[in-house]
Amino acid sequence: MASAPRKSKRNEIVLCFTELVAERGYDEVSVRDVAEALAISKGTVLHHFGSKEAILEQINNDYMRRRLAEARDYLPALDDPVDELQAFICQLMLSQQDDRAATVAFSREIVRSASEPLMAEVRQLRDEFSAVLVGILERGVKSGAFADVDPRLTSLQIFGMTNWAWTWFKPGGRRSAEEIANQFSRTVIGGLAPGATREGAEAERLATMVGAAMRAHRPGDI
Amino acid sequence: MASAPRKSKRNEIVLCFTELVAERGYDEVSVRDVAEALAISKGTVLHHFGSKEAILEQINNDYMRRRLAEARDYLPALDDPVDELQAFICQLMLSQQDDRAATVAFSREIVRSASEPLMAEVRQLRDEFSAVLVGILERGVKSGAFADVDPRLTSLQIFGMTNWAWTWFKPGGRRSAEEIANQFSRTVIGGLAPGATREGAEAERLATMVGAAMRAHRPGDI
DNA sequence: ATAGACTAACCGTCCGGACGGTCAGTTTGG
DNA sequence: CCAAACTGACCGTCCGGACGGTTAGTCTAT
Repeated sequence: MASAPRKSKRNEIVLCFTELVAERGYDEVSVRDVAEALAISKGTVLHHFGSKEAILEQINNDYMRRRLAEARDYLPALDDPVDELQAFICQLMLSQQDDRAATVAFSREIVRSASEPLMAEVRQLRDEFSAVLVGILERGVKSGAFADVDPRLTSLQIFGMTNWAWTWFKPGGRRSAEEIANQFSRTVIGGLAPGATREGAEAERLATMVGAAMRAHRPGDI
Repeated sequence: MASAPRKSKRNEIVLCFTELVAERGYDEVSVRDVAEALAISKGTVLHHFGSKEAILEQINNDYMRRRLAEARDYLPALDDPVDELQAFICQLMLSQQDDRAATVAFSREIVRSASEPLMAEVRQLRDEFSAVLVGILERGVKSGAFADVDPRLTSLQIFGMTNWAWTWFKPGGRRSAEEIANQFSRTVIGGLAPGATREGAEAERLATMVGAAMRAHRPGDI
């Protein structure tokens, strides 16, 4: 046959591995599985990448590069931090829908990219992408569009609510990614609006109550 | 010696396995690792639990039972949905700090409890706990304390921002869990306050821009 | 009181199987 | 003709689990 390989074999391997990792997780996918799914030999897969981990590295690098490229496409056309934030949240949710496999694979194996020495480039890209959101928040705080919150902590809050979506979001379900993004944006943007904060004393009282409840049910007590 | 075994061996196994799974993940921890850490034999571990998966099930069940017991402790003393919500967010963050190992183990292996047939009880407990938050939000919406949002979707937003914290929160770091909970609460409660929503047309314009940027960087294009 | 019966905890060994990775050799395309 | 692509057999390792045997403690019948 040898008919036109529309994509390079290397790329086919990445795409296939991405889907399998998204389904089952890195540890539950063997190099053999990838080879069988593509009807090639295990040796071929290891020929293109030196190791199993190198394929995951490629997945993560590709994923972060796409997100960064997208952000650099749409952000320059915006100037209002509020618009920028809404677009950013929209991007995060759309990737859950339109780049599903890579998003799930990246999210569920995020701890591997956070520690493995081989994954230094991914960490660098993650830092850059994270800095985009922090930058939006910083400018919003400075301009007075947002309340005086900690931009770094708020960015973790926003990444959290969207990244966690890999555990429950189903593309093609009742709600589209765009609808979810709009609901999330509404809450976040409303919450960042300058305005009254609740009293600290009330927060402390509640925290004390919750802390007491937790001390009553320690792990290990059975 | 044979001096008083303060905790049953079964419980020791659960606690040890919890810590190892929190550190490395379920697949990267072997029954042998647990046995060696406790200086007992592998056979003993398998004698107490029938299988490796059964230990994870115990971890997950214990974890969810603690969270439910806590919520049922502190909630009856509150009546304002805003207070309840703040306390709930505080509980979620405090568990990241004070029940760290179990929280991390539970979060990082959540997909396993979501699908495995053996984990039906965990799913049941999860649904109950989730219903607690949805209930708070529903009552808040009904009473007018919160804007007319979808309680289910909002609960996923809140669980997301706190559950994701397992990937970045470090107990003993610059910020305590309570401080983080307060910041998160401020944003969420402010965002749920009844008030003006942004125009839908603006949201649609932004989504279109982001969508275009995403289409320009498809996965597989390299 | 105590011999014998019974039980639960525990140990050490073994096994089939799957894993990631290596390599010598073959095929193929330019 | 040669480099790159590819193959399939193979290695050493480790895993979850099964199993038979040992010990220590408790119960029971006389």
